[in-house]
Amino acid sequence: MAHEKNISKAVIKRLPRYYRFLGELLNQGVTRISSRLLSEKMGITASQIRQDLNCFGGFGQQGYGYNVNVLYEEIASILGLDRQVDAILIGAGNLGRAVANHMEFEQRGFRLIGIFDENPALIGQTIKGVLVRSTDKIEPFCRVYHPTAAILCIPKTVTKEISDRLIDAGVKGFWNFSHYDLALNQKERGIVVENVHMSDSLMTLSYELKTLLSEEN
Amino acid sequence: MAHEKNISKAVIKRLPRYYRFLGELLNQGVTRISSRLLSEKMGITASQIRQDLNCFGGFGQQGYGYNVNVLYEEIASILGLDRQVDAILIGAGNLGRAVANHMEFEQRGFRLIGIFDENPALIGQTIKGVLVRSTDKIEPFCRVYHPTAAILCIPKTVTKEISDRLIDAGVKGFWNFSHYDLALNQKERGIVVENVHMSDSLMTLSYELKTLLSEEN
DNA sequence: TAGATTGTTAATCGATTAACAATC
DNA sequence: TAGATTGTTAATCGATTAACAATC
Repeated sequence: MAHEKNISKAVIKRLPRYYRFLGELLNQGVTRISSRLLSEKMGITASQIRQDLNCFGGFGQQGYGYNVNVLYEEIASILGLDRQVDAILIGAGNLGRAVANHMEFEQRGFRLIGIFDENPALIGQTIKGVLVRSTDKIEPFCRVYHPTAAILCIPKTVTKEISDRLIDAGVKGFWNFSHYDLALNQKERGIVVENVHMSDSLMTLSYELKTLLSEEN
Repeated sequence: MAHEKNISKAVIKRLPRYYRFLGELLNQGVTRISSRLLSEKMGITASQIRQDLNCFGGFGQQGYGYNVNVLYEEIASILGLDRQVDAILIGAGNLGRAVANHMEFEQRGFRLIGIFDENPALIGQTIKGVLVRSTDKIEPFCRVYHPTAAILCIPKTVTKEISDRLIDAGVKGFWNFSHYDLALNQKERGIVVENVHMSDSLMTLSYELKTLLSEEN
């Protein structure tokens, strides 16, 4: 809403973090906050916060600061958390089950409407109130329910094949936990992908520990 | 090794990704690669690849390209994947079990030596060959085995308390999956933290889908 | 040697920080 | 009004890209 200048990629990447911190403040009953105070909490400069928040409309007030609730709602709206998009989960192994149970989809702009797996032992079970179906049933399911997004918790060997099938079935967005890098050039096909590489983060920790431990000598 | 100029933060953040792509090439039996070819595979410019790889020593050869295996080993060494650091997992719920089973710690610079949970139903069980102990046993365990890193798959309400106990017990690095932002200022205490906010990535996908779908009109 | 491809410098671009006038 | 704090411009910093000489 409001004026919406150009929101840079760097700002977009920070929005979820702002959203989390503002939510935390709301929980604590804080109704207004200055850029300086928020900067202390988040560990970024007040200058950057003002620059960032000003990208999408003048929600601050000189001499007062920002209204936490207004800002929170505005960021939710920019991120699209104020609507829900239908999503299906492919792969109900350890990781898939953890994601299904752990993630608050409804508060993140999604609704989990189907789960699919190859393992006969899982098919017919229910996870978070959602029936686990055979992967054979992906296409007929999509013809009826038209999910917009898919969460991939499957081995990298089958990611290419499954994602191609899903794209054919009309899926537009992927949250990909498999180790296969779903190609970025999907963008040209009108597909968006968020690859989650948990092991990248573990390797970064390894690097940081290495650096830390060698500094200590 | 070699000359090691200053490796910038931006480069460090890309190293795990380089490492994954080079590993993939090795699997395919590729022994040499040019910056141009790698740039096509990874979706970044050849210029950036040369700039990046040159930060840590002249591993390329004019007219030839890069030796995939040499580069792979070099990045592993920079990230510290060529040694193993002892780690414990706190929280053996859905997410903890998924992380324990799913993650190849040994190939990422870590060795999982202990798992802790509060749930009596889990204590005494074994996950990936590692015994689940009561969280009461964290301190005595640490006195004997001195783990360097801890993986936190626990509710955000207990993260502060547990992490303080672990720091007192000598833990230096955290891989934190709880929704609590382990403070960055830990760095001053000689502690490193990698926070994994899976929901941030889901919110980013929500934003990208919103943008994509609104463009289509 | 000729062709390929790096290493490296210089130019560009974008993001962060500093500063302060505007204004609540 | 005086004090606080934003909005916004200008300055700085760092990262990316382009270009080409060096060299395998």
